[in-house]
Amino acid sequence: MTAQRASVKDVAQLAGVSVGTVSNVLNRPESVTEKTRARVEQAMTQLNFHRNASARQLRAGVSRTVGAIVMDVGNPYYTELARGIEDRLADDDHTLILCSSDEDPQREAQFLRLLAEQGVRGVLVTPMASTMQRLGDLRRLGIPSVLMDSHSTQHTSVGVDHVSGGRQAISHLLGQGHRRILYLAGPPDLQQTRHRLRGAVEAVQAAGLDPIEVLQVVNLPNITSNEGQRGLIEALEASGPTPTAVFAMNDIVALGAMRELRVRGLSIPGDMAVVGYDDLYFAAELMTPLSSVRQPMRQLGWAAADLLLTEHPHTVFEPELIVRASSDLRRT
Amino acid sequence: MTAQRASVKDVAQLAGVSVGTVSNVLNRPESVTEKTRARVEQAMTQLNFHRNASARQLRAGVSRTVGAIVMDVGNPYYTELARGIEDRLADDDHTLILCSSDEDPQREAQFLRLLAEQGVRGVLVTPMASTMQRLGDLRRLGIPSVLMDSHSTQHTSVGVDHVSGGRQAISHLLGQGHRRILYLAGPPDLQQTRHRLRGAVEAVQAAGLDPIEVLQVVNLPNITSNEGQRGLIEALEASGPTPTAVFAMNDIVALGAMRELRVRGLSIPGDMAVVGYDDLYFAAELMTPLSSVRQPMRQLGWAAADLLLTEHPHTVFEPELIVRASSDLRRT
DNA sequence: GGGCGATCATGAATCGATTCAGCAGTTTGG
DNA sequence: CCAAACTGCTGAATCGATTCATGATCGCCC
Repeated sequence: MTAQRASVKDVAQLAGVSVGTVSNVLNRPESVTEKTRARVEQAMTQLNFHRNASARQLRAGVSRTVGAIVMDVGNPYYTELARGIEDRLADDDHTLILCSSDEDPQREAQFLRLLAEQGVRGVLVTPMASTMQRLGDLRRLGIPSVLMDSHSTQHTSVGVDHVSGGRQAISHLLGQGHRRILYLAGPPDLQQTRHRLRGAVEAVQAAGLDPIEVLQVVNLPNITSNEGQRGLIEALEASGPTPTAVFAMNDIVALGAMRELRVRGLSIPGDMAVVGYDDLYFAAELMTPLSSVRQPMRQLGWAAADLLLTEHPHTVFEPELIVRASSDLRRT
Repeated sequence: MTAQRASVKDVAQLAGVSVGTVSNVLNRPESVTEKTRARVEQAMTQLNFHRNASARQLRAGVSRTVGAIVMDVGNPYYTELARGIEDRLADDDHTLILCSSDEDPQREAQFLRLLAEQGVRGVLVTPMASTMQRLGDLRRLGIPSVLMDSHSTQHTSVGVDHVSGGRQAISHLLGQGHRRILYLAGPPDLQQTRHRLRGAVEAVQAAGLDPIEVLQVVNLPNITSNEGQRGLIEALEASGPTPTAVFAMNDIVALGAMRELRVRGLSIPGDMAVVGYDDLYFAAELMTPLSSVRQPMRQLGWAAADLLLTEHPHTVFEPELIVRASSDLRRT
């Protein structure tokens, strides 16, 4: 009951050896006699000994904890990412502090401060516009960071080729005969938003068409299902030619858009085709199965953590478009 | 560039005061002269000072970190829980270490060891059968724990009344005329599984029927969509009366079951009604909108964290059944 | 038996923030 | 004018694990 945490000193005393020996048993077991080691280990279990990570870190100067800041833990995309990270960290006996910035720079700054104080081994971030400078502060403290789902030549990063993703999605829709396509985008300062747009433009140009005429862009302040719904309403009620297809920033946004289409009694993909992004696990099970650009999320997280622990170079993954009924007339 | 982390000593030196004074500025600012404080604070920003959490913890004996172990971070149910926890912790300047046990006792033990070493302020767990003993070990180390989504008289806990949830779901299905209901359950050693079954039995008895005849239980080893599909196949291909309704352990399992129904060309709810659990955000948007028992997940997490930080008593929330087309003939 | 390595074990010093007894200097009260 | 009370600051001691120069012990060979 009363038993407070046992320290190496307690273990040493019980085993009748010095603290140095106990430490050796823990960190260099081969340098200790079989007999002494057994005695020490026995004492450790008897006292229910757990080494104190704080003291350990303080002395060692490095921690066995890694921080990750993602934009929204509520989004399965990011939790899959986290899973990948955690898998890799577990291999090296590290733990993960997972933080959700909620796309709020304030919160992000707060978390970065906390992680810096924790003296984490490194930080993995899905960056927002304002992130980069703060990472500079971290580096000055000797804390390395890796950008996830983003690409930068000045920073180690793992990413998916969003230009390719945008290109695949729009090529597909053009191939389905659509000539007016709504891009329900995220904030313009997100790299993903811009890269996918670039891919979209490329696809339109490759088809010999004019991007200005074909693409209509609505930037959503937040990447949520409600915003997706609102964005679609905005586009439908605007003057000018009505789009016949929607390319959504992600499946959640697509969910909101489809909700509105259903409210209005519009058929998918007859009246309006929809393509999402991320291919979340429920995409295939929706009222209309959703075409989506799949990203290797777990590998991405794994690679990010690996980068931190092993100092490898950049990594870029390739996304893959999964076509389903929401955008394919032949399947309806 | 070269700049390593600055310590209180560095700050003290630059500000021309003693380390004790720097510490006072940080922890008891009112006991320091305006002038000295200003000078110290200036030195701190100049050196980009961040206090070292390891040293702090080592001395203080308590940490500002809390661990949470959930059964599957891939499940939005648990991430919502995590969000609630994080919200509460942020109020008190604590951070969260989020771990996913994947329903693997081995992994859980591993995480508990790590958290113990971290000297976390406390641990929040969605417990499995084998968890309880290990929490005893923690308590002996002076680390409190709170059970989430579970109820125990011997342990602080926050939970949802799963008996009520099971009762509501089955009452609804009985009201729809179903007399043979398949319960796609989790492992029998999960409290949720058992409580919902108890609620189901109560509902059947309240209707004056025989639980043995009405309820058919299939225990799934894992609570995944694939297992849900497999469980439904198993039930359909078994001898005996075929069920006309499915009550699934959660929406993910329901997703798998509905997938199989669709494969077989069975209509929902005409041939087979489906009710899920958790009411995940996509439940309303599925091919057939899914009836589901909603739980106040974020509040649950908030309450769990609050319990840890403030030592309040138990808390039990009430779930609420949301009826949609998947189980309501009138809406089809 | 004395000398020489080799093998293990020792324990003081260290990491950085916090605490607290104690000191110098100032104010108050009789 | 001195004691007492108070203010603001000091700096050594502390938390627990790790490291490493040093010491102890043993075996081995000439």
